[in-house]
Amino acid sequence: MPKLDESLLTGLPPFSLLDRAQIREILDQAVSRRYDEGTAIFREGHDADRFYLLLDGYLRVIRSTPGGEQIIVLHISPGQLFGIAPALQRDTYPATAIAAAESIALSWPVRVWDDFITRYPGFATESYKTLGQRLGQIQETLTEMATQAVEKRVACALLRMVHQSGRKSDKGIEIAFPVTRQNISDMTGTTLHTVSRLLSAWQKDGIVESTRKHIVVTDPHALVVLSEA
Amino acid sequence: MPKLDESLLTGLPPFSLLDRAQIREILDQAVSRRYDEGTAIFREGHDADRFYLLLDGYLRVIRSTPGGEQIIVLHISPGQLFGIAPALQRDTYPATAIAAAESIALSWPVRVWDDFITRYPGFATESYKTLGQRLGQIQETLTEMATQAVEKRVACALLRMVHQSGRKSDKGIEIAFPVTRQNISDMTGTTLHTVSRLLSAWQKDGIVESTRKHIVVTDPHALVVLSEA
DNA sequence: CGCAATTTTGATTTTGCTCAAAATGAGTGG
DNA sequence: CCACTCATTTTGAGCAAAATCAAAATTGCG
Repeated sequence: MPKLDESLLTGLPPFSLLDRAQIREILDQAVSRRYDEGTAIFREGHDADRFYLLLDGYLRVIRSTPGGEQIIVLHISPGQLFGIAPALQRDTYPATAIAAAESIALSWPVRVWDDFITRYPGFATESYKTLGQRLGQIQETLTEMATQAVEKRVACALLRMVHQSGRKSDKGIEIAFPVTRQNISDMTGTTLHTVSRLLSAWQKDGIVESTRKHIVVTDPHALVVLSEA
Repeated sequence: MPKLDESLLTGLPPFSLLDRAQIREILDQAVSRRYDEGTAIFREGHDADRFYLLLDGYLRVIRSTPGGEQIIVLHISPGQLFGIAPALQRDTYPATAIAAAESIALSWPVRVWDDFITRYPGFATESYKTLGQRLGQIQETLTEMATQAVEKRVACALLRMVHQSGRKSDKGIEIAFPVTRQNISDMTGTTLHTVSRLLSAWQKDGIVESTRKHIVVTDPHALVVLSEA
């Protein structure tokens, strides 16, 4: 394997306080791997033997029920740590991570976690900050799921994806990874049918434009209004 | 204020590895306070200036929506740390804590958190373990909310309370703190009407017995069956 | 081109909410 | 001790949102 370039980590929050030599040390212990769209990086309940950093692509973090249904708990964007079970003293992963688009991630064996925490200033702080943000996000989603009607939930889900991965296109803001109606229904606890109907209606109103697995929000403000109505 | 007795903390997970002198140190920095039923210990969005340990009673952790609705995210039992925003590098509390029954809690200023983490072996580990368990619980609730029908969600909510605080009585297992129909609907994202109807039906079937603010599960197994149906 | 995955749409059914009102119980103050 | 008030609980009726059932249409890919 070729040596990984130090610029990969420079400036990323968990490593921003470190010097070149420290980043070198960290990279030398890392394994880099590519994941095709749809591939699992790790699965719920499995042995948490590594922790990860997403370099490129997008992930879905999902949980499944005994009944075979699944829900998407959150998405991971480039630069974020994930699978950090060791930070919480867990020995199995609490959810499954799936590549939503072709992705590249670094990973380290959990046994170096404590080392990272003690040796590298800022690493612990940033990791726990990430965790705190994620806990907050999940609580937010839970509250939304418990109190809001389907239409608002779907609007919120779209807005979350836009905020996390939106990039300008000529028509509006497009979501940077493939998303199906089924995916959106897994994020919002509804059915693909209902999502399809909502998107069709919004398209007619000029709020979104979508082709298969690809969504552009043409009127974000209108969507915000819907999400708060 | 009288000195707090060392036996209060002895054996509790976050402090189980510590000797008498260390526990003394910790207690000498603590403030103990009683909270009447219904009182807020801290509120969502407020300055996270202290962290807490529940000595006695039960708490509800709630989040409110702009629309005035609220949901109960989880319950806290005696012996648990709570309000540990500093562990996640947050400077405001992400939720509100309300005494579900008369309660007593110790608290410390956040500035001693880092001290506790570095000076007292096992404290960090246990705190993060608590956090991990809580994250898992919330994910569980989210999944349930997104995929299960109201009847199952209410059955699960009852079972969770039974597991966390159940104590044997002559009739069955009783939930150790006051709970209203409204409370249960806030845990499950439904209405008090629906909860009332469910409890009435279950009472007729001999599964529960309830008076105002007080619930006894007389046939826990039947409830488990309902929660998995 | 044919296939499989995704999306759309219509019809029907069901769940659980809203609206409405009454019953019950617990605590308070006279 | 009793009357009164307020919170909690129960129950009924009607309705609406969204699920389910059922096809068909579309699209991208091999």
